[in-house]
Amino acid sequence: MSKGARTRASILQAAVEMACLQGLSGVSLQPLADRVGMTKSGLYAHFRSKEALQLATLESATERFLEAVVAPSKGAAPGLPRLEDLYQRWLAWPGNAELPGQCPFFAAADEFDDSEGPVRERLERTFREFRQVGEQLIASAIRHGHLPADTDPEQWFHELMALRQAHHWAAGFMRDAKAPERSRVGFDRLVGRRPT
Amino acid sequence: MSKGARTRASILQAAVEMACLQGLSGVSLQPLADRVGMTKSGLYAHFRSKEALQLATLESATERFLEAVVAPSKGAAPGLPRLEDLYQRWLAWPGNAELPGQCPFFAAADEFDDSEGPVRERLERTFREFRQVGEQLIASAIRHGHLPADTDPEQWFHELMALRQAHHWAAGFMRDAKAPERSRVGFDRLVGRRPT
DNA sequence: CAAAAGCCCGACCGGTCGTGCTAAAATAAA
DNA sequence: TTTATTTTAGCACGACCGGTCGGGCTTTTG
Repeated sequence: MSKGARTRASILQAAVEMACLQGLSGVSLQPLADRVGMTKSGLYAHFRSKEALQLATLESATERFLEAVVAPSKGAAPGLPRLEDLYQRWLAWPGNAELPGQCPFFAAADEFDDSEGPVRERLERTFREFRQVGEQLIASAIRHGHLPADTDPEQWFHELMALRQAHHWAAGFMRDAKAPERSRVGFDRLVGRRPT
Repeated sequence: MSKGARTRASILQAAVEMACLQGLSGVSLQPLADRVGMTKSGLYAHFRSKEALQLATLESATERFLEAVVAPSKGAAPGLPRLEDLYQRWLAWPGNAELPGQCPFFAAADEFDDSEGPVRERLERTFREFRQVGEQLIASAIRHGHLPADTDPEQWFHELMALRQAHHWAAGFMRDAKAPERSRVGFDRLVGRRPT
């Protein structure tokens, strides 16, 4: 790994951390440069524009998400167990990828919902690809008989997304200590388990 | 209504609109002044700081929310009908208050989840007060026998909030035309209605 | 109808933003 | 070791940010 590639990686590491803490728009050049110990112009040797940096940051965050959430869940048993495993890892993200703060994708979605351009498109693609992963797991759980046969995967995933977003809000903004409990009970309701 | 009060009202009108479109932090002084046809310093005759403006904007948005969502729902029959009425108006907000864009509270929650200070506290209070309203309606629906007796109002409201947030994301960022349908079906599942 | 009060403007401050340039230093290739 | 290339520092730009001040202007009041 050459010097340049190492520097680039350390820049992206810091950028993703900042995106988790302050949102994607909060990754401004001066603080980022300070954090990795260089100057703003040094960053421009690696990213020719702010937009290119944002795209690379999203890309890097997506890779880490796949590593920390999607990939490990393949170790669980097919069907509902794998789905629940994914959900648990998703809830614990980005903490379980050794990243601080909250999920950067949700924060970015709010910042870019009006704007147009490549960054928005990249982010939307990330969401759509993950939705596809989720819906396939749901379909698999149906085939295994773990969920009712008339379950609508799209609707089901929408409600799973709803629970994850409520967790983001409850744990992030409201600082509600009961957020994990709420998320767990919500999942149980979704799969039809009676409340305990 | 004096001149000053009219100007102040028109400023807040524009500020709330901008907050719906670009978030509370997106309400910067120059564009806001342009929008109401004044200069930045003119704004300072009414609000002595950016923070005071943000607080007043939040206050104004809260008033409009109470007028457009909470108050009219009291016309519906007590219990579940009233709860469902509130939910429907909540989904349609801020459109049914003649405001553009998306719910300003959700957007602001993402912007202020790290920060401290009066703005964050005011926003958190708004959420908590509305949660209380919601939980009381849920408790009323339980008493009317519209919901199971062992229903947990706090958990139930959390899941209602989850659906509303997913609607925010699906309709706002993902631009999914099926968002209203998803929200409706989600509510039906929450109240225990079989999918149609 | 005049005086007091409130309102609003234009100019301006220090600071930070993203974006460039040039030149020197560090690295890789010959 | 010399050459070629990449990587970084230093610096400056224009635009925008929130905020300030003094003086005109208009509305309200007595």
